[in-house]
Amino acid sequence: MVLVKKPIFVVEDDPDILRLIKHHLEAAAFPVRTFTSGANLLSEAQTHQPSLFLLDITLPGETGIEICKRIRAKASLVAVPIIFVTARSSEQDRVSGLELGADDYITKPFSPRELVARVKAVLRRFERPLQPAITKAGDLELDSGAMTLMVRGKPVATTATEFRLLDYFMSNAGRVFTRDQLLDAVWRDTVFVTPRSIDVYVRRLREKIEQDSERPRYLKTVRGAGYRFEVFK
Amino acid sequence: MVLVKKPIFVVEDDPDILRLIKHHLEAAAFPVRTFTSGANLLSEAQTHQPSLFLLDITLPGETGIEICKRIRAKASLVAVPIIFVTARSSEQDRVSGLELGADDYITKPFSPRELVARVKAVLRRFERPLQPAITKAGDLELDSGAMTLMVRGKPVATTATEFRLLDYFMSNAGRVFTRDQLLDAVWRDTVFVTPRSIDVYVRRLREKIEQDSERPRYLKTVRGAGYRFEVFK
DNA sequence: GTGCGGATTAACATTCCTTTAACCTTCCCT
DNA sequence: AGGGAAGGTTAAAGGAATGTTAATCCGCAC
Repeated sequence: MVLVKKPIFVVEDDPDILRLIKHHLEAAAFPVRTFTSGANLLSEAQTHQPSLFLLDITLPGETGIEICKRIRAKASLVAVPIIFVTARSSEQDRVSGLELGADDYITKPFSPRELVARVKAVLRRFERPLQPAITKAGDLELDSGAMTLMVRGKPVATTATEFRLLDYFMSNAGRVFTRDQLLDAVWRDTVFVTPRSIDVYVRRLREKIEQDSERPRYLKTVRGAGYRFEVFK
Repeated sequence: MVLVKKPIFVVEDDPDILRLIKHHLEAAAFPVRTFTSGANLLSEAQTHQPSLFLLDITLPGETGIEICKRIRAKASLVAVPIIFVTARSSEQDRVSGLELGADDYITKPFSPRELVARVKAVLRRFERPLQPAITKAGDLELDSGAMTLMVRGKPVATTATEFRLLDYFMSNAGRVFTRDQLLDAVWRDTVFVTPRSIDVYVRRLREKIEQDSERPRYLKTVRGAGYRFEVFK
């Protein structure tokens, strides 16, 4: 099952900033298509369904806000999230941008980390309903719409973070993840969290999903690497 | 005997702050090389490939931004991440710094915790994530995403180091490696390890992958040179 | 304010790798 | 065949990685 990731469309007139944004998004494994104006943006968007628009507000000629209006007018693009990039935290821009249906905004200057974090956050919000609501593995059943977990037919309460972590493990069953990778994928701001926090969450999850948490059958430790969620037979 | 961990290059004119940064990074087990200007930074960087640059923006003479430009102009250093250290609230610095391709910035005054956290976060982003790939050779099957080994259809448990070593051998089948080459390639930013440790690992791998570990068909000894992984027919 | 639940960290316990060293075997050279 | 060098084997110590528990911090509801 090969999944071609839908690209992020970036519109920005400054070639240096454009290159910078492209570089950091690609480093975070997002495909990127760049534009210096809104000229042939819409027609491109028909062929390569974008996952997200990143629009500079202050463009020469057609502004980002005007582009946004055109995007929202297209039925096929109405559901695609939009993030505005604004020169400074001018309250005016922010208001008009958000009123127009932008989903987030980033003020320049921004760190690459912030850029990627916001992009991930917006995509996460929008991709939820597209994913199958129920993930099953062995005798576990995860309903990401209802945020409920069933273990051997019985409902088990989880906290939000426990749920996101288990969801990530189950959606990527069989793969080993390092603690740092898990922090990047599941936590919001990874910077100030010790990787060892993962251990504590793994322990709590084991107590909830394993029959014998001393001998886990789902959540395996891979010493020297991290953890792996495994479906046994 | 083995490669040393790549150092962090720190450029900062204030000797007190420089000492402070050095101290905290070293406490977090990072090797550090300090500079009070960009003078012989580049030539040093040729000899001791740095893992990361930490540049003060406001330096007397050549500024951090100018140093950054010179670093980015060097082909061998273009992929090395850069973190800027800026005085508080100097918005202008942040703009030009990030446009130039810095990967993060820290504003003074910063906590040691924040310093180390950001350094780790940037390094983590630049580490090559382990790509899920399956390597087959003879009746061996190595899944680097799941970190699992199958020998003649049966799963065989390995430690992390055993796995990395076998992975390296299988990815470079047919080539002879000296013990020192293997230590450089497979061992992590290690201290000083006797090449004879390799012998022990080769023995353990033979017990796991060979049908008759006395008469290895995969992991051949090349007397006077080292070892070679060979695929027999 | 007070109490509650979740997130995070710190401290301590435990497991099991890693590395070394000692000794044994094989190979090669003269 | 003898001797030295290189590789094989084994077990033990020491340490690094993980497990576990509890305390603390923080935001939120009452």
